[in-house]
Amino acid sequence: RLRLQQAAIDLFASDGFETVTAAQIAARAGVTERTFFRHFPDKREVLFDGQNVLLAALEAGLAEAPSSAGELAALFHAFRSVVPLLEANRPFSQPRQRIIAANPALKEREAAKLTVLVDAMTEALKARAKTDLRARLAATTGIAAFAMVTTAWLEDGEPDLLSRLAESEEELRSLWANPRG
Amino acid sequence: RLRLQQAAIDLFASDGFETVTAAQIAARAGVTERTFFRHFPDKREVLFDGQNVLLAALEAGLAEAPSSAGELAALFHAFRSVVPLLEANRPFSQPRQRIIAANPALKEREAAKLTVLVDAMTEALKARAKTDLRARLAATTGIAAFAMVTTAWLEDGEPDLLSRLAESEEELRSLWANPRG
DNA sequence: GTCTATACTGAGATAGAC
DNA sequence: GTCTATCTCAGTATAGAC
Repeated sequence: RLRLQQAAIDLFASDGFETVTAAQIAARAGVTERTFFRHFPDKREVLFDGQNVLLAALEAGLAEAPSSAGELAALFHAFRSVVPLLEANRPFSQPRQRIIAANPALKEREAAKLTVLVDAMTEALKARAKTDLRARLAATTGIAAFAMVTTAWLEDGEPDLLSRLAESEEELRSLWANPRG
Repeated sequence: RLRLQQAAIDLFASDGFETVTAAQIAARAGVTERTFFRHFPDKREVLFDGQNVLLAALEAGLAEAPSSAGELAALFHAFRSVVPLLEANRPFSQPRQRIIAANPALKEREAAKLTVLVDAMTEALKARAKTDLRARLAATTGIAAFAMVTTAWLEDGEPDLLSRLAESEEELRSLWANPRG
């Protein structure tokens, strides 16, 4: 529930992830500890619910990319399609980012979520790619660039995510086309 | 300690990761539970000690790659240099692989360890690469290919890891050079 | 919603290496 | 004597079973 997520963000931001107990979060949200674990299978997951939404949005964005587009172009079409979602969540994502960066267990969960994204994009790209390896290669590099861009966008204050995405796509494409640099 | 690692592998393989307690592992190794946690900060880490050794070996292998080599060539030089290490650990790694594949928490830790590898290779490649983004791109794709190859090598029975690495390098290089496929 | 197992932490004590 | 490794004991919080 949203109240639980907001309560978790507030408490983690002020007191740190480890010291805050699930019971404290539940109390602040006006429910019992058991209810917390009914909504989220473990304490970390309360911070990563949005990643599941993002995954669904990326899959939808990828599906609507023109079939003529190559793997990278299709991926960046999907990335652009989720920009409004990311912008709407920015007030929520910025403190979340700081909390995650401060805790190894949370960084671990985030890495796992990224591999889930890569696996999903790999599956979706197999329809476009000639080989499965090629699909996975494109998904891996694309998601890596996407993660770098969105992380930087959350860290500094600049608002223009779309132009950053376009820059990274150009750079990535030129790198891919000119491996000797 | 080695006894703890071997005891953990044996117990996890027969009874599963979750059902086996840290106390059981410690008892089988002839020490107390508290000693287990002094050697390994958490129960999962007893299976991932080898990754730290691999990281050091990859860094050493990368450092001794000729300075004329490009990022990908240098990475694969490092990969080839750790083949003896991987082959020596294969009897240990194969049951380990099965245990990890069967447990989400362990897959999570493995994903985190892979990002540590990527970060380390990225840092080491910055000396060779023109831009930091390029270093990270090469490290991400190279480690992804390395992980795919070694995983497949552990799963089936075939012994020739070096030729598999060479194949993947060729395929990856051609993909990188021909982004339109 | 209640109860319980167990992962993990901290402090203090013992013993051996050097 | 100091340092390090180990054990004992007591405790908390997560997560799962009922």
